[in-house]
Amino acid sequence: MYTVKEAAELLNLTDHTIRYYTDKELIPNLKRDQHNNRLFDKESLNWLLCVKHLRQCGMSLEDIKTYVNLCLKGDSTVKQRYNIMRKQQARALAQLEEARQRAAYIEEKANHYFDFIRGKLPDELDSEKWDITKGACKET
Amino acid sequence: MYTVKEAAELLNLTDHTIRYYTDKELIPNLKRDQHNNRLFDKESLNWLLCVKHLRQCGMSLEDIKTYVNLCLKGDSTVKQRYNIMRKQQARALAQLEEARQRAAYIEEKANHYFDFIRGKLPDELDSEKWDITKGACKET
DNA sequence: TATTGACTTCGAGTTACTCGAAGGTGCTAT
DNA sequence: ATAGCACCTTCGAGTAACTCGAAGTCAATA
Repeated sequence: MYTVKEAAELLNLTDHTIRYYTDKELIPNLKRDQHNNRLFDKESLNWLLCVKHLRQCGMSLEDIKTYVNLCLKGDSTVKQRYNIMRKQQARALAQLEEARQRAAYIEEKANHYFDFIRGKLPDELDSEKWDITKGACKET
Repeated sequence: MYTVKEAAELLNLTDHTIRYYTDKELIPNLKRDQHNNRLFDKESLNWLLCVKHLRQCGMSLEDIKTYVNLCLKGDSTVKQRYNIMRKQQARALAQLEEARQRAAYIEEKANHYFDFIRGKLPDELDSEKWDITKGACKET
């Protein structure tokens, strides 16, 4: 059993965010202790993880709630849930690709700055992709 | 030279968002035609791409503006820019890893639903990671 | 006993969009 | 030429998802 704070650390969310999620009833069967403090068991943590992943796919909390409710309705909704997940999978894969490009872009920039600091002149560097910062470095 | 809409398509942003960015002066040297319509040349597109990537790293627009201003200040700020980029690179790499995990998580869920629909019984499935939806499938 | 610290609820504030109204401009079709 | 259409513009209001802080409860420790 975990407190809000522990759950937050475990899942790398803020405690505010977790409370926000529970208040929106995104975590079914949330337990409380005798002082009304939220308690997260393994199942609750799994729900949190699920919400986190779906949220990061870009799903709205409203749509996530719909999904959670489908889950609670039982086996009759598996097909709907399947469709939702396949859609989110597509988004997740697109995001993965974007994340790759982003990391590559930023690495290149950082490396460029590094080279520049090490004394390479701008014209020794591959110019094409750099014309942003040509403008930038030269105070256009 | 591209219009707002074309730039939006090219970069997969909404035109609203692009106007928002330009209004916040995140795109230096933005050109206008004789009717005051925004025009994006290659450099503007590069700035947009840069803003987009940094934004997706989780940088606030305010911090991005600071970075852009550093760029405009010229070579004396390269070290600061380098530090910023290395920080963002770390975030980008963390995000990449998260994106991987997310994609894997969601794929597994989708596949599980698929198996279920194809007639596999719940108890034939690997149980451990699935206890969320055990609760879910069984209308707990 | 007093302080510390983690929890609670609640409500206001913030960021980054997101949307739509109201209006201008230019192109084409009747 | 004039009507319609598809763009663009600015501006201001609305929204989602946090994000923060105040005020209060409770239990354990010094």
